[in-house]
Amino acid sequence: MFFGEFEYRIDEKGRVPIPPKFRGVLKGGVVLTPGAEQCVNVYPLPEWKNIATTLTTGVITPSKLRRLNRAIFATAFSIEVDGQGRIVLPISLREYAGIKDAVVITGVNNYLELWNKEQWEAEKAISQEQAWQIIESLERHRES
Amino acid sequence: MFFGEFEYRIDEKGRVPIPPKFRGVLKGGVVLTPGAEQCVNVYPLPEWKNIATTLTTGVITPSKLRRLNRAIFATAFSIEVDGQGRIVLPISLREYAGIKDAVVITGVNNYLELWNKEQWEAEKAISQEQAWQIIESLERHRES
DNA sequence: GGATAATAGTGGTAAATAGTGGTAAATTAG
DNA sequence: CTAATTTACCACTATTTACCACTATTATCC
Repeated sequence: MFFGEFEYRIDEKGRVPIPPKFRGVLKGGVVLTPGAEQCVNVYPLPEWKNIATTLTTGVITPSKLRRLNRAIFATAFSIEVDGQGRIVLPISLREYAGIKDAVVITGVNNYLELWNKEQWEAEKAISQEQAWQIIESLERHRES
Repeated sequence: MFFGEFEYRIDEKGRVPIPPKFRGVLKGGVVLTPGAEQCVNVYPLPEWKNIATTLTTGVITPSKLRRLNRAIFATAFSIEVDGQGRIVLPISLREYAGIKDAVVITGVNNYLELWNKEQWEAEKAISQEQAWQIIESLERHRES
């Protein structure tokens, strides 16, 4: 299980460190995909395979399945971890996520997310705002 | 298992590189067929045999089987991989897929697809849109 | 708490490989 | 038999990969 928030700098070769806690699990390589809200998702290989199969099973029409397969498989990168515990972030994903210098890595249960730091701060603010609203509504519910 | 997106240039002899990751699996040769949405499908030889047999078994009438066989086998090419890890793309398939300069190779689970770059960009947009809708519908399903 | 050891973050270098182009031999066709 | 096309092989350069190194921080142990 992944959780926590870590900040690193990407170097001019596109290398990003994996937080030491997770290096053991991810030693065998990771799968990178473009994620929601312009971040990059990092999965352990088995986890990604699970997701891919669960998504593609149950889709009925062949043309939809074909396109779903394209969207899922073609946008994924298989990446190895180097001796220092870093991965090379492909240029296309760097551009997708707008990652140039400061990178934030966040644990999200069964995968990691890579963020441009500024975008992460913005996203975090939104998330916390929404969380407050949810909590408030729950409290109001209890009061009544 | 094939995935990822790779960009190359086809040379004036019609040679297209296989992404290095896949060269090991495809060393023994590949089968090329015209694919859906004006792309070229690339199968490892064993996978192709599987597909061919599953397609041709189960069809009832002999005339339909005959036509199916023609459609499948007449348009297929068995191609070797050269010492540099390239395949020669037959002219008919080049024309079918509109491949002239920039080629995109995509991994789609158990086979590869070759695309004219511009067409791939268009197709990718469509695929991702559809994928997004499917994933959303699945999530809504799970919530209820 | 302080000293020592381990590890993390970061940067750099050299070897290997990838992408690309070309040449010569072989095969096919006319 | 000759010419054209194709196939197999060779070669170069840019990029990437794997490895090494240094400093600062964190952890450990006395």
